[in-house]
Amino acid sequence: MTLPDQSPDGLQETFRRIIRLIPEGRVATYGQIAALANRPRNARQVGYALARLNGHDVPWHRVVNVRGSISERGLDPLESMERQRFLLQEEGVVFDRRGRIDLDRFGWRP
DNA sequence: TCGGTGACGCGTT
DNA sequence: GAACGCGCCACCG
Repeated sequence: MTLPDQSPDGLQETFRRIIRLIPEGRVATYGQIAALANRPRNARQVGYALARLNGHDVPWHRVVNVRGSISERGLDPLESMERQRFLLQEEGVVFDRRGRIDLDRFGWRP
């Protein structure tokens, strides 16, 4: 699957559009989102776009790092990590004992 | 205009 | 397999 090179609304909007395609109960990695946007080295920009969502309706909790774990962020990393984990568990995503998701089982394969 | 800054990822140790 | 180093590059002040 390959998506628009870039939306006229900007790279951040391109990332948001792709993230909205992730189905419930599945997760995608930052690098995967970047690659789908034809920007294979822009994984950090995906994180940056998520940090600046500002009320955009995007299932941000379905984006995790390449190791299948939740990345730290914000002023209160623990609180936000717990919230993301809770939202994913509600969708049926399973975390192992060390807080990691099996990407073979729950990774999005577009 | 320009440099610091990351919700990252890969290779190496 | 974890910890570490380093390259990456759009954004924003």
